[in-house]
Amino acid sequence: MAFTLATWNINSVRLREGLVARLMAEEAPDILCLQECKSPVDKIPLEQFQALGYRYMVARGQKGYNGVAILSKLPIMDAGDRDFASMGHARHVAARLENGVTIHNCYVPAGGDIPDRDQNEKFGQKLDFLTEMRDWCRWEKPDRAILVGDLNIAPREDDVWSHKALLKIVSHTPIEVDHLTAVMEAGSWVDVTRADIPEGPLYSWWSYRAAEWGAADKGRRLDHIWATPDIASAAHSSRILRAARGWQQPSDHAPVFATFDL
DNA sequence: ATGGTCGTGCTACGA
Repeated sequence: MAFTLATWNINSVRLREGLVARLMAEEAPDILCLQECKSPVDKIPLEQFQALGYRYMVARGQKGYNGVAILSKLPIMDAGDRDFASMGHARHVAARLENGVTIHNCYVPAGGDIPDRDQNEKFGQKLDFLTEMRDWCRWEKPDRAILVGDLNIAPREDDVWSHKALLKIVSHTPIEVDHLTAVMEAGSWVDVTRADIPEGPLYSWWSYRAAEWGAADKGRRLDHIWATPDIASAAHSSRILRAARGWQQPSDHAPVFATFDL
């Protein structure tokens, strides 16, 4: 059984219903994981997605903020959620495929502007969220699992447009990278995108504030696809649909894809 | 060049 999976921070699924439908029609991933839906679950426009073949949805939502959804052409079962850092935010949901593979869809807090937990409570919450993800991986010992989402950290030097310029910018500070690495090690997660495409820039996010996002290309790789070692070698054909960042009224994130032959 | 742009839902806040 082979399936293609995509992850995309959509920044309002209701405003960008048409862009989700375009991705479904043109790229047709079997499973599409969305973050920042910014919608209660019952107001996600599911009927249009179902008309495009996405019959199954597992989601968590809240009004105005956060929200994660897994839309699928293949049957999926709800496999629960976690409230890392106990903020009451809809930032994680899991679904299980009929072959036993579990998909975790995550939206890690952005963390505010100042990379210091004493001056910025949001930065502390981001680190705490990652620490609780790490502890959960330690106890859960995931297998046959995929973890995707907007992890809001660009871990490697070549995951940002300038390592030096961003060392003190939230999303690329060493303490964040250390916390993300601890999650990876606790779950033995493999960075599928980097296993597939080892070198060079693979940005998935460009700020709305920067003019000429494409020409300047001051991007970051914030969106990730990980898998446990037992299934990671089945992954291939990783790519980022950069063109979606240039669609009309776009999200500031581009979708990331991988295909698994299982 | 320490600005800049979005979305939500009410004029502030989070990203």
